[in-house]
Amino acid sequence: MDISKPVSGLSSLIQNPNIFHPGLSIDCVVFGFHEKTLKVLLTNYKGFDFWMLPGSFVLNDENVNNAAHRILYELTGLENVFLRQFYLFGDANRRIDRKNTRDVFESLYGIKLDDKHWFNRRFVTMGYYALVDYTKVKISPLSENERVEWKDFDSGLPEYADHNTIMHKAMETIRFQLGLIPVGRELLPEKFTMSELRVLYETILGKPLNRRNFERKVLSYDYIDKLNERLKGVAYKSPTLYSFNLEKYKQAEVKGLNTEWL
Amino acid sequence: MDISKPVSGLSSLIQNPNIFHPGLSIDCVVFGFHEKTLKVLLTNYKGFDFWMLPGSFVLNDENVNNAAHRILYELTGLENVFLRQFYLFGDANRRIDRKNTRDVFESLYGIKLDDKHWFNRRFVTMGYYALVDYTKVKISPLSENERVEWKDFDSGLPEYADHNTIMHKAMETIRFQLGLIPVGRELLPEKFTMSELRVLYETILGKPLNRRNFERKVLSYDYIDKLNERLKGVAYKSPTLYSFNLEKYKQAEVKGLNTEWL
DNA sequence: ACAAAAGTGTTAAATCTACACCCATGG
DNA sequence: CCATGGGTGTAGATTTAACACTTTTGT
Repeated sequence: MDISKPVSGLSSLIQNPNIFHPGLSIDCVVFGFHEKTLKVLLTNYKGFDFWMLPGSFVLNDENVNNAAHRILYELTGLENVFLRQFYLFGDANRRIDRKNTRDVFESLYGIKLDDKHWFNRRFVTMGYYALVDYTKVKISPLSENERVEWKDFDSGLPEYADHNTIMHKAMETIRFQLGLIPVGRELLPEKFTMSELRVLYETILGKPLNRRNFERKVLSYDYIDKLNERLKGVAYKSPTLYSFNLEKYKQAEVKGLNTEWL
Repeated sequence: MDISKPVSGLSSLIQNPNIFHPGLSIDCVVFGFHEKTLKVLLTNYKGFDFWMLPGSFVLNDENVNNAAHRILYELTGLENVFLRQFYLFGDANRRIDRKNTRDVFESLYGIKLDDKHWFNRRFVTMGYYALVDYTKVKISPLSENERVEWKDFDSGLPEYADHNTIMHKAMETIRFQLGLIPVGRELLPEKFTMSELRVLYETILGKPLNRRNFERKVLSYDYIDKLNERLKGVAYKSPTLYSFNLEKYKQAEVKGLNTEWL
């Protein structure tokens, strides 16, 4: 990636808004999985108590998908992240959260935002969801005035504009596409146990799955390797570790994964 | 719908471009099914030989999804069409097809389009696909300078900008989601035969399906009613007609349709 | 009577479901 | 030696897949 420093922070926007696409923004729902819970990366402004989805505007000469990757990279240090468009939020009256943004501008930058400011124009926003390996993320805020944190998905959370709606729509999409995306490969570390994989699916589906049958089914797809290695330090029988076999996964993907409807 | 007359034609754009969103357009891939073939609605300008996907710009005070419905309505007279976003085409250099558009403008409107014209700015386009009942469509062009026709999906077709890519991506999406969307209900007329339904699936999947097993599976979902009626005038045993039962379909939808992965 | 496609039954194989039971580990 | 999950087998029910045979219709 050809990015040296963040261009998405507020300061950059204030200085030269005209380098950005005039009516399109991006919001990312970054999912992680840690200690049996789904996490989401959220940001907020120092001194304020509302949380937001990490997002940004799109540069005039920037491909929209690249913009999303750029944000992800600036935010987590990760490249080649599993990142998908899921919905364009295009309400006629959708825009930056007026009240919150005005407060932040005044407080942090000493700038008064009147209603005709570039910032207050209509923006449609492209929603992206990302699946990342929690253990590999190195959080770094997009600007000196922001914080970034992992938050539990189940806790209400973002109160900025329509970000809560966006986040839940992302979740809905993932649940919907569960048979078609490599959730496990993207959200778990290289090596993982069958239980971890199963709990991940249980969490996303919101229902318990039969341990025995889950294992059988998942292994039948034949793109997961059983390793000659076990997890140590647990207070019971140490479980076998598994890992995704990319080669085999690609083959299965071509054959249609779970698309085998008829 | 609160629309009286088309606002998407070129003339409207030329007169007052500033009522539109400055960098977002919409392109629709409208699918129909007729005589065992998948059809797509395409438009072209009188006197020119390239075809395009029907599309439009989004009004400043218009929800993006509504804009898509508006186009569909203006084009086909249909409301409440099954219409879904499928991809945002966001290349940095994506815009109106310069050459073709310039020619059309000069020839039909006597206007010279220089490179700095509003029209030549960067536009990202939201791709929508629609599934419509071929027999219900009443084609009406968006402007007096356009023609609209049903074209076979398999024939190369649109040669305007990236419209061919868009069309094929739409198809890919439908194939991908085949187990999750009511293709049959949307693309077939009220009453249809089992063969029609099967051929539809075969067409989309591009492979033959076992007649007996297809019927059994489809009926097992239990949202299709067998009617006391047969198709007449065929040169062989007249087939039973079926129709979708919306009530039952909704129930099945809630239960998860084909999402029953684990 | 024939061709063409509809309508239906059957059987073997594959998969799903729901348990049950033993195993290994740290405390 | 116990509690806690891991690992594996199995029997019965259900679903799939592949055929085959019969029926109906217009020509």
